[in-house]
Amino acid sequence: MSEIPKQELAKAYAPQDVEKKWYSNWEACGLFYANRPVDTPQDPTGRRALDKPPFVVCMPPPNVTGILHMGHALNNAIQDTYIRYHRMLGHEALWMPGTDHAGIATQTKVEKKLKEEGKTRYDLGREKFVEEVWKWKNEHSDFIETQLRALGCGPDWRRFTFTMDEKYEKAVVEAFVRLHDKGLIYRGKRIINWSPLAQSALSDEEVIHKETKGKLHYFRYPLVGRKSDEPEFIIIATTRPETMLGDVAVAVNPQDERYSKLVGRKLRLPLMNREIPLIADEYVDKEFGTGCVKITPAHDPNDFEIGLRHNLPQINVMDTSAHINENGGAYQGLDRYVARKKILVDLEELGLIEKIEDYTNSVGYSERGGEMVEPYLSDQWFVKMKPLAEPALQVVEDGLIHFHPERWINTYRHWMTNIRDWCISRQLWWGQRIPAWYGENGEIFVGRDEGEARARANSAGYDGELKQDEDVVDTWFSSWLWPFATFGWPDNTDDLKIFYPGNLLSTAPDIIFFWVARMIMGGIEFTQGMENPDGTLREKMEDRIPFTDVYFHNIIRDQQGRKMSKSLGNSPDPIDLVKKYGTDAVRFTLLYLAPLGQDVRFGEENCEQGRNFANKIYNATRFVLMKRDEYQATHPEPKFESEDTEYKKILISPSHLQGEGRGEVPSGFTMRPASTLADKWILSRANRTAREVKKSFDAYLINDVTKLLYDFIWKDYCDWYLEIVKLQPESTPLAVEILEGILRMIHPIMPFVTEELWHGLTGNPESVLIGRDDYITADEGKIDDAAEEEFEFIQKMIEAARLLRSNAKLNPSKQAEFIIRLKSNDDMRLAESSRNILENICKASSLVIESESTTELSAKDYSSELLGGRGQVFIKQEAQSQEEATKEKERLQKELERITKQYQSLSAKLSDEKFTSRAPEQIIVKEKEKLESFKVQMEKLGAQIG
RNA sequence: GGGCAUUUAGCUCAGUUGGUCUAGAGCGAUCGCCUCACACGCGAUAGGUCACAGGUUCAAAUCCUGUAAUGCCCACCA
Repeated sequence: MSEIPKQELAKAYAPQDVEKKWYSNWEACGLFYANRPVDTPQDPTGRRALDKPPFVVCMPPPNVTGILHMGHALNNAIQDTYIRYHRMLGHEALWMPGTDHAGIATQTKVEKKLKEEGKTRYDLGREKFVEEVWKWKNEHSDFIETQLRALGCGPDWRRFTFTMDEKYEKAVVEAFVRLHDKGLIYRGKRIINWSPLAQSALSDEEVIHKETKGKLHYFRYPLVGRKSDEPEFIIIATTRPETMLGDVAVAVNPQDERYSKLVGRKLRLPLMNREIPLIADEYVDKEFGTGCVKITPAHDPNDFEIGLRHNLPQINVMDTSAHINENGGAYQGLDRYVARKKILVDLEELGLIEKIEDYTNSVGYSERGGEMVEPYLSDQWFVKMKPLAEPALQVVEDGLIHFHPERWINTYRHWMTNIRDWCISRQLWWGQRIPAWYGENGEIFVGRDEGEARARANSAGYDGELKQDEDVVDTWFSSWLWPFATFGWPDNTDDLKIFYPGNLLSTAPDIIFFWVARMIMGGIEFTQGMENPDGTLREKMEDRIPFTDVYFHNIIRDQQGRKMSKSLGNSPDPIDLVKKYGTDAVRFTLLYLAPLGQDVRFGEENCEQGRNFANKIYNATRFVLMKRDEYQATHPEPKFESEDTEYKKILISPSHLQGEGRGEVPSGFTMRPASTLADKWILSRANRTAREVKKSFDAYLINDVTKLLYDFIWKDYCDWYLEIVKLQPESTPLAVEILEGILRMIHPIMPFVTEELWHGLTGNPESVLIGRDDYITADEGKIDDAAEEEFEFIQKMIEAARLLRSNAKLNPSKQAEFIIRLKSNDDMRLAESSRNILENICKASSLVIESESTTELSAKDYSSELLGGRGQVFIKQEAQSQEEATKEKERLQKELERITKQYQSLSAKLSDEKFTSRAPEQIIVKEKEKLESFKVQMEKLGAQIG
């Protein structure tokens, strides 16, 4: 595009075509590519890549077969904004994209599909099944990418990584072997969380505890060899009756006198007719239930511990699908809940049920499948977490990694100091297979491949058959390698040298344990000894951490405050919103609504604000282009007072960036010398905004950024400055320049509309991109408090005049006579200097600016509005009806009451000796001024009311 | 049971280290305008004892304590 044909510009911004055009252009220009300096010594704008520090964001890889929801839209908008922002700051910005194979989630989906065909994964066998999953994955994986593009996201697509890629799998195996060789991975028989649905172990983090209504059952276990003075039964309480089949003891507290004499005796386990001992263990709470606990080591983690202490057998009574197994006697083959019912019936018949009470307790459910998790005894692989957690906590405590908001450090610290070993084996087929091989007698050999395992076996003196572990690793065991495995770890690649450690990780706080904490541990552990860019080896923590800043964004809820979820169907598809409102609108809205770490209630209509804002910017540009044409028509060879060559380039020579070294281009709002007060004011506001925006960006307060820009662009620039430009054509060049800066400032947030308009404004060819331009840096010298204050007083006069017009029910086009009376000569001079603006914006047929000391104006002829204590604006009234006059009087009366009240409380404060003696001087002076101003206002109002 | 948050206009939320806070914005409501960039707009108006109770201070929406409500996270009480 050479130039937007202004006349044909539609009245409203239509995003669709613009988005399509620019996204493909960005890709064609390689905008998203992050390169090593050696590969491209210069970037397309001529900047020396060698000088550019990297800025790296690793995208939390979405589930490969998933669909992006609003949370993803927000998260990716945040990341894309920061990537674009840093690219404009002159960084080599690298956004690492990819998807996660999501073991359980994906496998479950494919199994569900098979089920519809009446098949199970076992019908296919492992190899065929995994093939099916790959097929499914390939059919669905484009979807995420399409969605990200629709959101305007620009990661470096060349680097797209899938966690099951070959190179990535190599990293997973390497990590496993290294940790194992270091003694940090072990295999053990433990009680783990078993998901009967997935037929797999789960980590503690994958279990969600929910308060669940259930029953507490009291059973009678007969005492064997009972003497006459002894009770017939010991009564135990349980919430899970079916586990009694695996009971191996009953425990009481050693201090409990009720039972102390009986400890060591035998009880008869009903239904199973097994004798089990009564033991004493500190764990038992005397107060709870009957003070007697049945012990089932194979089905409860506490019982497991007790079992170890007392050397009890472990009887597993369930199979992997939570059906009773051969150890369950007559109940074999029954589902756990069916067995529960039957056991209750049978015990009832035997008269062994004491009572059943309603009971609510915390029960674990599978995060994915939603079914009740079964504590289950099995052989699994674990990672020893304590040694990994300690340094990972330290780097956060030491401030090498910053959390935003900071308070998440509490949660992090709590988890890291109470960390438990991580169960990483999953009985799934979809995932990276555990690199362990078993000998015929259960010997274990871990190796990077079968060859290495064989070699290790041989050197251990074993040369029999080797069989690889059937299990795969937890998906998160691959995810925690993401920040470096994507760069080719364990190899010492150039990418890894240059782009690690990264900078920003943005995520919802719900995966702080799953992912964030483990990435920090993984980074510290696995990049030790890798090469730094300067060839030294990574030993210092700051060279090993995966990122420096973690941004915990808010969770998006629906308008009832519920978490958005697929099952509730309350999450709008971000793509639908994009289609309806435009990408920029959705991005802006999400960021505008996203207070750091605070949940946000989101309704689709919120996007209207973003759409309207995009439209506002679009129309402001349309207007400025029009004004520029007008200006150029009357100034064919504009001569500017200073050496503002840059401005000329914008105005006259459209492609001002072509062939220029970037260093010469000033990036603040500095080029135009301001002539009028309004010019000084807008320059000051623009630079102040630029300063605050940068501050907020860098502090990861992104919704502050959006608010600053929204207010500045809409209120200051459009509502005020452009209105003034209509009256001061000589300000047109500055208006153009400010607008150009505005587009650059908001570009990271609203990339499409700004790119389109920037090209219209500058006439740059399509290959010259705003996203490669410099970000606006504030020129502090242009921040002018005095000018801002003066202009604000002009605004106040205008607002007062508007109010008077509105009260007088004047048609906006109708002119009126105004008198402005001011107390100080300075203010009079100020008003006089802005006479043109005042007259025109107020639509004054005449405007008198005079001193207050002039004779009173009759309230009959004029109504007025106060300017604080600095003066008064009068409007000449048409003949007022009685009704109007009364209304006006009421309004003034109300105002008088309000000010009187404030006057009274303030004067009480000022006459209070405690205040005057202790408050700092400047506050007292200020308050006295305020009081004086109230007094003046009261007098004026009194006079007006009559 | 422990921890972390939240409670400000009808709704959704801002309000940095206590004093320009005489508490703001967007939406909604009301009134007036198709003013030659924008009706996805312009101008104006109404609406708040800043959850409650104490305390610190010359001064509290802001700091402290307690209470209540709501949300989230963690925790093996059968």
